[in-house]
Amino acid sequence: MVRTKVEIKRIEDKAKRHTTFTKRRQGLFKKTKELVKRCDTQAAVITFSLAGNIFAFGHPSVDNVVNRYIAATSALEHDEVPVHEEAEKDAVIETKEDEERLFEVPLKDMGMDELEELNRTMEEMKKKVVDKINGMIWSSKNEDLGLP
Amino acid sequence: MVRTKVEIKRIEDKAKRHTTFTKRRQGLFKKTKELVKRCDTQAAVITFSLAGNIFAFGHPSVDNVVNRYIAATSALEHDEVPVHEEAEKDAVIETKEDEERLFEVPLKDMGMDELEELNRTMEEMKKKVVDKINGMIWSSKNEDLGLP
DNA sequence: TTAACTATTTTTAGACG
DNA sequence: CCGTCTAAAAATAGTTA
Repeated sequence: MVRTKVEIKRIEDKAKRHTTFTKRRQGLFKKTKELVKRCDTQAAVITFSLAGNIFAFGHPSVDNVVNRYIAATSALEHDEVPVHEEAEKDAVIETKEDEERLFEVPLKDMGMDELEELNRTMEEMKKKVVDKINGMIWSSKNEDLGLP
Repeated sequence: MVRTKVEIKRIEDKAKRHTTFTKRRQGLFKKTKELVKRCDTQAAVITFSLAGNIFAFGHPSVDNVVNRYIAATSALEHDEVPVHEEAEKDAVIETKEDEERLFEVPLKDMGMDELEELNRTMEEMKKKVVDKINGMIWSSKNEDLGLP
């Protein structure tokens, strides 16, 4: 039982940390589902276990939300980008309410199927490059890939 | 006060829905921060207001987590992809614990700077396509872009 | 609109099997 | 590694300012 208020800081014990990770991850997914249902919105949560494995939830899908995020942030680039920082230097990006977003790009005369094929092709290319870059970035951080 | 148990279903009243969205979004961000701190992990949450504005939080950053997600899921593609479905047909992707991930791709002889330039170029291309596709997908759902 | 307040529900740390 | 239990902490729906 939670007898005392728990301090929000790193849990040093690895087993306990993993247990808490599992419980809180489930809680986070549940909260996300509730947000989606009650507010009729889209949302995604992505996190990684200590071993580096992916846990992700999204509605309608993780990829859908991620793509929409990428599209929206890139669309904001040619205008001002309102970024509200929150405590702890972690990134909190918010666009102002009632602000118009602009989706003015070339490619206007392409059909949906053409666009999707082009997108698929570039996805493949891009993944390979991102893989490689991430491999480089993360290769120095894989001390605890081998769990007990 | 919460006098009765609330049903987790769509809130029909627009103002109430938005209020709940704001409150629950804050709660979700807080939970995510606690997960990050207590479990020493990385996580990101992305969601959208009714007006279509982005609210995202991530540690170390949203983009970092998103890129890692993209890299990991694409890396899994050439192997079996363990996808655990959860209730409600929404996507929950989990990699098995203690499973090795493979980052074997061509491009091996490219340097970091070459890769980054290539990535930048493709980012730009891809964004334009994703923009367009999303514009098409979401253009039919923008009834409530004009808020009071 | 946005911010307190607070009665209740919900989450969760730790224990146990 | 599950799941279950429980007391205390935390989140939150509805209200009021």
